[in-house]
Amino acid sequence: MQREIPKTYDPAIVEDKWYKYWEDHSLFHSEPDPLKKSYTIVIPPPNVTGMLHLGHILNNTLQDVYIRYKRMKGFNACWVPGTDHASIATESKVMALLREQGISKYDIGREEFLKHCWEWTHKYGGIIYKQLRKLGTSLDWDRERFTMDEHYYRQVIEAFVDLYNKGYIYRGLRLVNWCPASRSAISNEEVIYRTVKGKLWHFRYPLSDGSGYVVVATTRPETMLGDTAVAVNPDDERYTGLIGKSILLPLTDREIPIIADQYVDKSFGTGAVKVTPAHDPNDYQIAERHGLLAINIFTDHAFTNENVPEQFRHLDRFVARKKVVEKLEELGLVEKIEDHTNNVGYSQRGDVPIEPYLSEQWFMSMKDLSEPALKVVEEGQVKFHPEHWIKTYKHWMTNINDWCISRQLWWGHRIPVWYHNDTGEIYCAAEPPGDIENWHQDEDVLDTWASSWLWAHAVFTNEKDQKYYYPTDLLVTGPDIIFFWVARMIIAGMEFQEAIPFKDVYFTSIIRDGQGRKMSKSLGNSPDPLDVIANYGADALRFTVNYLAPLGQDLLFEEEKCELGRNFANKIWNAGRFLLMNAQNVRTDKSLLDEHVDFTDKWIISKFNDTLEKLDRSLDNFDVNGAVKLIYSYVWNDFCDWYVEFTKNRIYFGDEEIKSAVLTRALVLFEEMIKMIHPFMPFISEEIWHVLAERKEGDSISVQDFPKSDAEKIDSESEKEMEFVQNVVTAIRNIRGEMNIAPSREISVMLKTGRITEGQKKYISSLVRIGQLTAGSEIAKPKASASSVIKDCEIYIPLEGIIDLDVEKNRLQKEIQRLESALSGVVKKLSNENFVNRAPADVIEKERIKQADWENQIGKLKGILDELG
RNA sequence: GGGAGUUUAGCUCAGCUGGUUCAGAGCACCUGCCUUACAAGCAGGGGGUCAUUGGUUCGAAUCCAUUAACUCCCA
Repeated sequence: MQREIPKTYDPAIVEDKWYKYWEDHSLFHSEPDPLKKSYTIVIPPPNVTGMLHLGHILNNTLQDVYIRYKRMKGFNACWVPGTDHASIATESKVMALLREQGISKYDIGREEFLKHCWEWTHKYGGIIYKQLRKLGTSLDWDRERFTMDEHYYRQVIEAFVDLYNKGYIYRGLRLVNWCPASRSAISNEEVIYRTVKGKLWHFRYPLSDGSGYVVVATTRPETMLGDTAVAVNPDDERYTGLIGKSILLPLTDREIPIIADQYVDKSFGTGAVKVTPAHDPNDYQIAERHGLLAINIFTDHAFTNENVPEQFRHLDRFVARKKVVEKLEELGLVEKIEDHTNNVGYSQRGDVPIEPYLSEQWFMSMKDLSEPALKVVEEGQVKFHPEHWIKTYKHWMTNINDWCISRQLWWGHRIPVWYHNDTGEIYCAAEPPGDIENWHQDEDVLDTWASSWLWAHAVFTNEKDQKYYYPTDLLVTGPDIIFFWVARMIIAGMEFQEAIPFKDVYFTSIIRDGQGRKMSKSLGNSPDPLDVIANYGADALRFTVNYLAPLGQDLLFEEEKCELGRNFANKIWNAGRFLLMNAQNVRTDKSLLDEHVDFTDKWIISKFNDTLEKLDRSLDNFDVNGAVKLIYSYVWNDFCDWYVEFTKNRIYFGDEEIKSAVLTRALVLFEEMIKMIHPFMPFISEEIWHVLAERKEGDSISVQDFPKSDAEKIDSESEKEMEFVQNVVTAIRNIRGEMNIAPSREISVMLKTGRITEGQKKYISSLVRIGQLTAGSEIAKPKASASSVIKDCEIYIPLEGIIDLDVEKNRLQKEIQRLESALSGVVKKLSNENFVNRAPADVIEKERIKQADWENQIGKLKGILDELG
């Protein structure tokens, strides 16, 4: 306690030290313990080679708040870290790296390529874990998991085999969403729609019989090379005569029929549409109904293939488009070109327009699998916060489509299916067939989500752990992956564990920049969290993000906003600094805790217990934002602004005995407060906790008991006493401010009241620099004085010589006006017969009291004003 | 086209099941202060028809409906 305490808090010298200490002492490691209740969270696994961004900050801070809070509440808290292999993202990065060396993955083959993937993973794999440590996350590092770990891999494969055997997984030739950039199929959920300004081309398709032509409109001219029909609506009179006739498809030598199908929208374009079954999902369905051919005109990276006429071959689809239009223009077959806006599906990963593409893929039939998962959410076994996400979940689950789970990639869980070289027979098992030489394995890997959907249980690698920790308690994630991950994890939990994977799901805010724009690399509006931590400290960042994040709404973040958290940390620091500096050479013994207690002590204890009670409730309701605001307001407004100020009187002017008692109590209250803060600001609270007293090696605030709210300590009597003091002090300060009385100038104050105690007088005097304070019910107002009237008390400040009468009159008039407008509302209410007859008695009583109080105050103020002339 | 969300002070947002001096907080702004914890601070102050219109009610920022604007998701 002898050491110098710096004037400002410097997180940089504190944070790394304590993180190392926590790790060195394994403070966050959890083992099953039948005597304790578990509280478990599994981290949403970030991309193994990814970097921490602000979304992670919010997400992981929230998880850490809960895990630390529950740990201090006596739970066996277990937070499992891990990463996923991010099949497409990783593979495309490795491919890009190899491309720089002039190598393609097809040159070196699967095994060699996977070596590069592992190398990449090992090289960049640990980064995000280091970053999470910077944030102060209390993860159980002994439980690090990776979706490509041997144990995990095995579980993914076994899940596939199991579902295959149950008939949920099947293979088929389907039109799928194809990403030409990664040359792989992707699922519906990985397609994002963008509004794109394009063109609508109107082409003339000549009739075979030479009797004229039909005009079709299209947004994708190049696909005409794969047209196998022209379709019109059967009810469209313009075309009734043409149905059954045929078209000579321009640029090709093919003749295609004109068919009628209800799907065709009469009002779109000309009402006649070209049908390209192999490259449009709707056309594919038309083709199925009419038995049309599907001609695939593209390669797997969306270049035209052998199925188009020679002159159009081997062209990128957009080059082909240009050329097709040119040729048709030459032939005079372009009727017109209009501007047109439509929604184009893009590949989320590849960031190129997806190509509907006919190919052989593996699918998971979802209808039956999803039913139990829907039920547990509807019944509230799994709760969503905010609740309204249930609707979105329900909507998706009831309209669920089969899931395309195969990817034409190498980095991932290879599909455990072998085909017989001769017979083509399919063999699906976790282990390859015995006579492996006669078989070849499916080339594809599984969608990454088809591995991470097992996350909630597969991270527990033995039965004992799984039994103890599963179902987990809380999942914290962004609403953007509600379908990708949350829904599927519930499905997997119900299917493989016959139990829900987690009890509560907290959907976080989405972080945007100050102008509400999405964070993106290209805009450069996404600050690096590590820079923010370096500038403001992890605690400040954590606190700020929680302070700014309203549940269920976007969070508008700017780095400078972290000043809020930094200033708050500094405030805490200095409150501690004040107490410790004054406690030097003072006996602070816990036995003094209940000595010399006055109403200010009772008041702060009351406030603290009230805050704790509300805090528990907020956290139980997943209102972290509310919890943070409670803490802020208690620490700053109650503890620092009032309580610490009150202690000064007794510290500076009290005898040794009083001083000891006051500081002992203040320090204990401060320590309890620090514990309350700890889940939100782990570093500074740990640092202060160690400054407060000599601790045993290995001991930590993170494993202390969280302060418990005691309803008996909530004391309305002392709160009332306090309210009076605060009102008087504020009124006097107001006069000082408005009358421009220098703070250094001592003033006399007279309080006309019958209810003041000596204690209250003492504190009022010391808080507003009063030379002489007189109080009593018989006080008479001195002539030249500034005045204020509050409930039960008139305040006079004699200001002979310096009072500016106009300023004073103005002040009083303003106050009268304010009260009168408030009063008129009450009067109106009370003079309404319906109100008096129908409103509950206690409400009426309250209004009557208000009326009396205000009338009283107004009367007094008016009297004072009159006297001033 | 279907669904969800939002609209309260200059900005970002609280305001739970209608009635507590209900119209609030932080930031920004204005005024005065380097008062022996903190200028990353202290004290005081100005500023809002609670998006629109209508309804329910003794009473509406709060409940219902309507209109408008913005955001997101799904097809």
